[in-house]
Amino acid sequence: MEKKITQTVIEAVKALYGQDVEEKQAGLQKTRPEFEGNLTLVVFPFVKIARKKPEEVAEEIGAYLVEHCDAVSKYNVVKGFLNLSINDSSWLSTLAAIDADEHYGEKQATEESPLVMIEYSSPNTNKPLHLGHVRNNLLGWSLAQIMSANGNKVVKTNIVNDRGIHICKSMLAWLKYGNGETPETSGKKGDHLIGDYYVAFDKHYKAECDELAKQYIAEGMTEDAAKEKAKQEAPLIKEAHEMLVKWENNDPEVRALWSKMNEWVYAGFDETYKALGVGFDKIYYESNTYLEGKDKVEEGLEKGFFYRRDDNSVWADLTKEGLDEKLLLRSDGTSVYMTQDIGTAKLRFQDFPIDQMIYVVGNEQNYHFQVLSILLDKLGFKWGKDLVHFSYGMVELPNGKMKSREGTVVDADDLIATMIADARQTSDELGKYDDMSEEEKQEIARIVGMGALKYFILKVDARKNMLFNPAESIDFNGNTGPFIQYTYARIRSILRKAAAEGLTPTLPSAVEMNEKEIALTQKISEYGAAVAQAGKDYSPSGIANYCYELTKSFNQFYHDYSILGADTAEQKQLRLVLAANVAKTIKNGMALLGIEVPERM
RNA sequence: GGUCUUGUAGCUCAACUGGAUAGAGCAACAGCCUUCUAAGCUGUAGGUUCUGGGUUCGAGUCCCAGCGGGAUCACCA
Repeated sequence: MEKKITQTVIEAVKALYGQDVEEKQAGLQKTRPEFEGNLTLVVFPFVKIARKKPEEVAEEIGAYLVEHCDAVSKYNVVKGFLNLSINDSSWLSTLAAIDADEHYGEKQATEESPLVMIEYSSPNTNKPLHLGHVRNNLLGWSLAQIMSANGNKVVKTNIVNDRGIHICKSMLAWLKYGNGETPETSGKKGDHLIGDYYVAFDKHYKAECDELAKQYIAEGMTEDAAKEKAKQEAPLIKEAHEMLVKWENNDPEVRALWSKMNEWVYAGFDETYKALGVGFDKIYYESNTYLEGKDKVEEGLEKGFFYRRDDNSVWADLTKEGLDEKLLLRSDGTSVYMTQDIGTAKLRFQDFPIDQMIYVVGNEQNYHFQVLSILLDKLGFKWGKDLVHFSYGMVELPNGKMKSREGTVVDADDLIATMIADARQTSDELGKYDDMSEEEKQEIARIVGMGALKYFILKVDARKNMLFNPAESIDFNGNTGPFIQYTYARIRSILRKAAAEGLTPTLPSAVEMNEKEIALTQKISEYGAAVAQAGKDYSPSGIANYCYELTKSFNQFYHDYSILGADTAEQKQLRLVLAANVAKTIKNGMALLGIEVPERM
């Protein structure tokens, strides 16, 4: 409908002033509630063409639209704003179109659709997931749903950082202080168990450093130099490095231990992923990929993109692009982070015909991805130039950043458990579902608790740092996930009652609509635009805000008008259809955020 | 210091990409459960959108300068 009006506007300008205008300039926006009308055209872009006052232009276009466009019943002009009123039958057919489509406003992928790969999560295997990872995982999953709803084929991927010095630290500590403890014998989740040994390593290592530093100072070194040397010379860190060398040389014992401990961690991660409701189509492990990429670098070297220094290290000179020089291979020939990312890119492209690549990685790596994009482009990856670094801000605590060393991390599993327990407590206090079984109650608490957590994180613009206050925790009132879920549950309840009366929501062929009914129809119809915009901006927060607005509109409607107690049968049917489609849209929108909705709560 | 990013109510966040009088939720105060679920609804109060210029019919949004947060500039990942 909106498109048709826009077309007619373009026609009108052509007919009245003899000029072609672009669709963008003839775009409509929603009329502000304080003015009469549903859609508004801003006519300022046309006044130059018309050589007339804005009011006159608006009048002329308005008159043209009423005459040539069935949907427009009347208009009014305020300064340069042309407010259009849409007639009931057009709204009714809009609603009919929405009602007919289970996934109104979303696009299905076809054979020809571009393939988008989204990398997210990418954990290290030496410690459990924390709140920062939660933000990453929720954003990544939601982004995948949004890209998919915009008609893309989506492959969700995860690159697990399963090798390196940090793993060796945990392994070493486990050997030294562990007494053969396993997840089974300790009752700990595997990732937490390994994380504890990582912390244990750090504790002992620090103690060694302090002792050594004292010794060096006694021998006459300055404090800074002593500390620096102690860090290098501590027996524990040396042992860890030896272990890493053994790992790289495929030492069977080290490899066996490594596999065993990683398995524990993966089992732990899987639980957390499951609780978060996220998953992957393809998981890559750095232990398999970290040697890849070297030949790509060699290839670039041959083609003259890169150069070799006297010490045998390989570099890319990006000063022409306004960046620095970047190391790609160390002088001993081993690869660095950048080389590995080139390698994974190569493997991924072998596995999938990628058209677009999205990396969900924190904003501290902005520079890295700027460089990666240029390098991949030079090396001939067609999607390299336009790769998207979906960069998100840090989660901060009231007294600063999360620091694992200072013990100020918010653990993901703890947080999830707390949210669910809080949801449970709230609903027990409200006493709404005393008739339910324990399992049902717990399931609702899970949906609501997770909904609160997810919405809280996803409603914020991803680029921005966000604040999380553990003491105040997460609200269940106001602009929250539970508020939206609650509205959904109430609508479902109404629809159940209607069904019990033998009513199936069916749209009447003609009915008079009041202002609020029109507003609600309009709000629902905006879902498609919200999805499209979110796809363009890579913006889960856009969907979250839309869901909130829709919910708020419905709640006001719910408060002002009775649905089951409507005056006429037609009106009742209209409102039931409206309610059903609000519920549907909430459900679909929340699904794009990875948030479930309960039938009751 | 260079580059990137951010600055909106006491607090946490919006504002459909340049449109009309900048909106919500917390917190505060005043109301609404005999009526489809009160995790709700209504009202009051709260703003020089960091500062100063510029671009134009119009700027929280774009450009320039400054000030304040954050990130990054490793033969770490």
